[in-house]
Order: sequence, then structure tokens, then C-alpha cells
Amino acid sequence: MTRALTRKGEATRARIVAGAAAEVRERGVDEVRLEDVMAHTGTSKGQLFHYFPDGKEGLLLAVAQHEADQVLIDQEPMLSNLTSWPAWFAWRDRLIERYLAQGVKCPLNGLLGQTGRRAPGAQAIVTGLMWRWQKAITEGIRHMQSTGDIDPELDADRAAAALLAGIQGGVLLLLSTGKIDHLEAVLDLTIDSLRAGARTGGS
Amino acid sequence: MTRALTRKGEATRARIVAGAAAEVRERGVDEVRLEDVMAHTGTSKGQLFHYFPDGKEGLLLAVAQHEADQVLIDQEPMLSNLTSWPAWFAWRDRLIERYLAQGVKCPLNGLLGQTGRRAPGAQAIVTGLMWRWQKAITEGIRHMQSTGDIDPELDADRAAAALLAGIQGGVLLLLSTGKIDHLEAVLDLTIDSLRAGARTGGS
DNA sequence: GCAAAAATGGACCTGCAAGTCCAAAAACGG
DNA sequence: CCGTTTTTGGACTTGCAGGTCCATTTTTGC
Repeated sequence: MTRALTRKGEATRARIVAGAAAEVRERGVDEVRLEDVMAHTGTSKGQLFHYFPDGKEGLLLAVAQHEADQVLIDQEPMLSNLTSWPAWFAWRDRLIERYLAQGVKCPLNGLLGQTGRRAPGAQAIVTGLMWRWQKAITEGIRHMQSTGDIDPELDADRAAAALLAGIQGGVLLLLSTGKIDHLEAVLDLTIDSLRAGARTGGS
Repeated sequence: MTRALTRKGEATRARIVAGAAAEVRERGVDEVRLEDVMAHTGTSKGQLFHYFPDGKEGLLLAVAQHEADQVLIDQEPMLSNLTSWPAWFAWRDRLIERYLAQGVKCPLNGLLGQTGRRAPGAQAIVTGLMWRWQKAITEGIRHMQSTGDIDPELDADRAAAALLAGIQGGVLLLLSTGKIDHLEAVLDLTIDSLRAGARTGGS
């Protein structure tokens, strides 16, 4: 149907997406010119429009999906196995490590602020990412509740929402201030708070 | 020195900034054309470059400062008087109300993602805003510690950093999902957590 | 009132980057 | 092999938005 890609074509397409993603991280969404992508990936304009008939919009959409997926992949296998406090700490460390390394170059930043307005589809991609992310955290909390490590009275979904928001804000502040402090504070204090409620059963 | 503005000129300049700010909220930073600002404010291109010799960049910088100030002003007088739990709740309510009303139209969004890259000065504006914001929260926590309403052992600055990050993330998620839930969860759970530590003195 | 300075209007220039088009080369399928 | 389809390259078009310029009107200060 929609498929008419040879093996070579498939490879080229993938190369374009990966190269464009790198370019977006480096320069930011609206500073990326198709020319940059062409130079970076060794492709021609004809190819770009061959694989992305909708032009820049379609390309950015593919990049957005690529980057969104990567965000969750980078948190594995921790994110899907928040089944003990050491596991939670390992996840925390991975997040800090990842965003510290990433620094100012943030794909999400572009996704939310800019691509979101342009492509209506990008909005859906971001929402989907947040949804999956929060769901994983919620499951982690529920598991800890089932083992008695977190107060069963706690609204797991609400707590996960707060934690997710904290992480997003922490990353945002990392982008603007260049310091990881906010993200660290959120993770440590929130996890501490989750642990505090359990202990002997609360009230 | 740098002043050569008549009363009329001052008024026109202010009108341009206000109109441009509205336009930025409405369409997003990189979708705003100078032409839009001209139409919206009833000015000509000559005027724009008369009052903002650096062109779009200078105008956006002025808009950024304008919007950043507004963010804090909108939280007054609550933000500067976090001296009792009812005051904290009033602040919470104001935040929810403000951002609920604002919805998807966010000046900060543009500030962070886009203007930040373009104008090096915009980065400073955002950082300054966050700094002032966090300082106000820290002072609120310190005051509550002085009255024994919050555990004096708590690191006030760290807690404020976490709360600020939560708020930022909550707003970010409001922008992408359209729902206020995350912001609400952050505010309620974090304030609850602050209250929990005190009570009878902790350990 | 009058000269100087500021404010205004809008025509014009310019550069850039997205998007179009087609012709040549490579890959595919039988 | 050969016709067909896909892939590739790059010249060309187009539109737009930022920025320049200057002529005209208004305001200012004396």
C-alpha cells in the first residue's frame, strides 16, 4: 500500500530521520534548515521530498516520534521495574545521568514549544509520551504499595502525575539555568516523601 | 542620554510591547510576524524600527521582560506573604486559577524554547524570573519554619527548588495535555508534604 | 511662531529557505 | 538482459518576512 521502499530507500529514510534529529538537538527546531539536514546526512533536496512528501512538517513529525520513543528507551530497564527502593534509586540515577549528559540540547523542548504549534500531530506525540511515562511511574508506585513499601492509601495516579510534572520542570530548569539541582531536588524529595508515608502504616 | 522619548512616543512604545506580547501569547513566538504586530497595534514598520532599532530581536526581548514580570505580579500579594497555611492555599488557588484561565497560551513557553536560543539576553530574563520565584518560595518556607509550621530541619532552598520545578512541569503538561491535573497534584501533594514534617517536631 | 528633534507612514530592497521539477542513475522483477 | 519503478542530484521558482530609507507630519522648547 503505502510501501514502495527498497532496502536502500529504507536506509536512506532512517539516515535522514536520525540526522535531522541530531540537527534538531544541536540547533533547535526552528533553526534547522533543510539544507543543514542535507549536509549532515549527505542527501539531496530531491530525496528529502521523496521520503517526506509533506516537506519539513512531515520530517519533523518523524523526528518527534523518534525522539519521544528514545526518551523512554533511555530509562529502561529501570522504568519498567520500579519494584524495590534500590530500583527506584537506580532509575533516579539514570535520569540524572542522562539529562546531565544531554545538557542544553533537548529534543522535548522543541517538541513542546514549537513543533506542537506547527504540526497538530506533534501534540499527540508529546501527549502520548507523557501518558506512557506517567503510566510506568504509576505502575511502579502500585507495585510498591502491593509490597507495603508505600502507603496503600496513597492515590498512585496522582502521585505519579506530581512526580512526572516535577521531572519535566526539573528538565526545563536544567535547560534554562544549566544546573541539575532542580531535577535532583524533585527526585530525592519526592521519593523520600513516597517512602515516608509507609513505614508503620501512617495514622 | 538614551532618552529621547516624548510622552506620545512612550505611549506608542508601550502599546507596541503590549500588543506584541498579546500576539506572542496567541500565535507563539516564531509565528509572530512584525506585520501582525503592526496590524494589532495600529503602527507602521517605521515606528517598530524607531523604537526597537535591533528589530524583532529587541522587541521580543522587551516582550520577554514584560511577560516575565507579569508572571510574578499575577501571584501577588500571595507569593510574598506565605506566612500561614491559609495563605499558602490562597497562593495555590491563585496559581490554578491563573493557569487555568491562560490555558494553552503561554508566554513562558515561548520564552524558554525559542527566544532563549535566539536572544542570549532572553536566557537571562528567564533565569532571573526563576531565581526570583524560587527565592519568594524559599522565604515562605523559612517563615513557616520560624513559626514551627514546617520542620526546621528541612532544607528550605531545596524544597523550594523542587516545588518550583513541579510548578513549571505542571504548567508544561497543561500546555501539552490541556489538563490542569498535574499542576494541582504537584501543589497539593507538595504542600501536604511540607505540612507533614512539622506537626509535633518529627523525630 | 520657528527651528530642531521626534514620530509616523509606507514604498522598496534583499536574502533566504521551502518547495517544484525533471532528467539521470541505480535497483528491481521477471 | 530489458522494461519498469525507485532513488538520486541539483537547478530553478516563489513567497515571504525582516530590514532599509526617506519624505511627511507632529511635537517640543524657546
